[in-house]
Amino acid sequence: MPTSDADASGAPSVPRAAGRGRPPDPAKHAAILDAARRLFFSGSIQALNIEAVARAAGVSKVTVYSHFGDLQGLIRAVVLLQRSEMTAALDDLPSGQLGLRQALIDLGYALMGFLTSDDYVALQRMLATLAGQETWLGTLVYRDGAEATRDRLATRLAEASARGDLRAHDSRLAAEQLLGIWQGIQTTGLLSGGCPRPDASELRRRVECGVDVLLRAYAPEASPGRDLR
Amino acid sequence: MPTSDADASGAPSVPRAAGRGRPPDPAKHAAILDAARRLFFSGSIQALNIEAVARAAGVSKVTVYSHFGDLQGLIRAVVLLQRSEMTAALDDLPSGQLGLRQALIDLGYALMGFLTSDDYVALQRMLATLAGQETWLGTLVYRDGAEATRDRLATRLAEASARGDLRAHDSRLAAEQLLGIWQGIQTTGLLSGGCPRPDASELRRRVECGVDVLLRAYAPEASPGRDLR
DNA sequence: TTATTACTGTACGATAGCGTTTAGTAAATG
DNA sequence: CATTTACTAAACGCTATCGTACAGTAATAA
Repeated sequence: MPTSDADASGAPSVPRAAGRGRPPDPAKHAAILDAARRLFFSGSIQALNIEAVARAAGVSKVTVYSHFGDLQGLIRAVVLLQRSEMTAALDDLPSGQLGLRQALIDLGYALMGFLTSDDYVALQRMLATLAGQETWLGTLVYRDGAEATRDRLATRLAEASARGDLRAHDSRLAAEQLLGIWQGIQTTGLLSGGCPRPDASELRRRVECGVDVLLRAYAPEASPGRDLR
Repeated sequence: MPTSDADASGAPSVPRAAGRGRPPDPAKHAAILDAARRLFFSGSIQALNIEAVARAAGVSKVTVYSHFGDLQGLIRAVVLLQRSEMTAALDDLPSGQLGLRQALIDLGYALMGFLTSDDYVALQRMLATLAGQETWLGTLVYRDGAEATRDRLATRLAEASARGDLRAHDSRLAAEQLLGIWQGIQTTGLLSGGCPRPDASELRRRVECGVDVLLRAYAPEASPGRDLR
């Protein structure tokens, strides 16, 4: 389902011989990336070493080097792959227009499901580990992850404001506040391993109550919205 | 200024000879911890190796081992030290009672200053890196970091509700929502190195607007609070 | 077929870091 | 004083991992 991203597949990483000899096997490339990702997920970045990756991918060590050049290159590729799937997931977020409240709830529920997924947590951990060297990776993921999501949400809030369903002067701020309300201290806890994954009912409560708070705070008139139980 | 914590100074780590021979030098112990922390801060956990620590602390390698037994032990000690300073900082949060709004703003400002500090970010990165092995460290920090802060904030919100200044049925939820509002996607960005430190005015805006959102959402009557600009 | 490139398997050199040992010095107690 | 413990400096063995080299096999284009 990820709209295959040129960056992630690694256009410059692939040997790219154009015409002459034996063509490089894209299956190997994918197998290496998958193995690398799995290895990283089950353990820290420590587990992500070339030999283990080659073994897990059923591929020679030399092939790994010829595809990704370097351990850094492999790590980069893994992060970029995760990023591409991440943005794909964010693009697939629901956008039904059956009432502002329900639309926000649907979106929040899908988003929180994603933010609390093992994949996302793993990516964040990876970035936290890599921050310091490879800064640009963090910037990249942040830009078209968190910021893009905020801005997309802001757009919807602005539309709602234009329709009169809401009175949010600064829609970007409001969007970020909603994102924060949904997350609370949950993502922090997940990242540090301090708390377990929330179950579906917990997520739903978080999302619905969050939407209600925002709607009430930015209600256009003397709050016509339902009472906050 | 941190109320020196027995856990962090490492009661079981120190050789503790009681009476007989040459007493262990607490200055060395502190120097090692400080060096380890500095090393970790300027770089990843990769930079935190015994030899570098010993060199930076002006101490023999063997001394490091005799104090902390192990690299794991040293890392643990660094995390626990950070944690003790962290909780100390959280304990020192303002608690003035000059009106709910101002009290919350003061608290939020202090808290956000802390959450966006290099120290806190470094600790979070460390935990994210360590999550997987050493789970209990993350749990520990999360418990008396984020959770404790949320619960303390919840208590104040509950008091305000009892006074009639607020109508928050679930004060813990409300507290977590406020924490989330304040943070937004800021801490995520800092952790992954995706965005720069916010300046004071940005922080203030974040905090004040956040408080206003919460107060308006949980206003007791037809919002007597000032308008949300 | 031949040239060219991809891939395998194994082996190698180099480095880095851990944790230990040894021999000796420093500081405290009895 | 003797004893005991803390500390230093240097060296050592060990393991893990990186990245490369080599010799051979597989696949494809000219």
